[in-house]
Amino acid sequence: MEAKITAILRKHQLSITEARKKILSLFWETGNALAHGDIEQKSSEDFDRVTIYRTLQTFVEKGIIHTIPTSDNSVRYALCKDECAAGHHHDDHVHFICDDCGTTYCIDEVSVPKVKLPKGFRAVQTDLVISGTCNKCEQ
Amino acid sequence: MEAKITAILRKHQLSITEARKKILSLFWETGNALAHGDIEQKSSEDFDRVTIYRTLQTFVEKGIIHTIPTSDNSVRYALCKDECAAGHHHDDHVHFICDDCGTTYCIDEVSVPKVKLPKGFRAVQTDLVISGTCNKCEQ
DNA sequence: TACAACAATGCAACTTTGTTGCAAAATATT
DNA sequence: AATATTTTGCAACAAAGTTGCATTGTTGTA
Ligand SMILES: [Mn+2]
Ligand SMILES: [Mn+2]
Ligand SMILES: [Zn+2]
Ligand SMILES: [Zn+2]
Repeated sequence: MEAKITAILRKHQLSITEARKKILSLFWETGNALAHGDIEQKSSEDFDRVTIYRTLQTFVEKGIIHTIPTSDNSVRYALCKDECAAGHHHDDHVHFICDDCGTTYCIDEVSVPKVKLPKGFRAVQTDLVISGTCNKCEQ
Repeated sequence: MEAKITAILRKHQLSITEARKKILSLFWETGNALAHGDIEQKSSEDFDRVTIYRTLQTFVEKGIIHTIPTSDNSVRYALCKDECAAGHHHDDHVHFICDDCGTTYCIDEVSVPKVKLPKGFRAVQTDLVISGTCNKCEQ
């Protein structure tokens, strides 16, 4: 586990620090996406708020995590696939946000469909975000 | 114009006030989506910030405007189609955010494709947000 | 039109969220 | 181990969002 974490950091040419290891391991443990606030709750005793902001920003830039847009002013972050690198993300999967429990899932098995845009519009990134009830909250 | 605005408010059983008329007309004039900040800039001399927050919230609840998720912690709002009502939105079109000029478009002519989710996941709302270069910024 | 009932607004005070500069500490490099 | 580089914490700040309440504006009715 620890080895895996440090390997990822090293691969992206980041120095290995306590904050980065802890935040990265949080993503591995939960499996799902995390908002800044989630991370702050789970590590506020260990790190300053500012460090979390900077770490998330660094991880996004390096292609370790990707962002998930939301309609409630709280961007979520989730681990990228191996192929992602600095400046080149390849996370073309659907995201699901549960209205009940708030959990945000990367639905890796469903990829975002290509859509044809009107003349003159050039797409760089496409996000498909679905909200509703997740498989745990559906009884 | 003024007549159209008041008609919309009346239709949704909202009392007709200066703030609501002004904010609603801003959406009609620009045609594109607006963030809270945009509205504040264009009307801060007329209204208090709090009024803008409350007005946008009311408009969303009544089905006059809909939200557009973003990855930069600034939700955008745009006019709904006529069929939208309180609690029931029918805005199944694609949204486009220009990385150059920041303009957010409702691409009405392109509708969001249906996607099949894993067992147990029930979709209530689907948002397809594309970012890139818009037809005005593409030279 | 005038009045009463109701709803919306402004203001103040506050909380939460995000940003920046800089010195201290940690990490990497030699 | 010594030095160079990077990261972190802290403080101070700015921006964004929330809440309660008195005042003002709107609506329906007499
Ligand atoms: Mn994802
Ligand atoms: Mn729209
Ligand atoms: Zn759930
Ligand atoms: Zn543009």
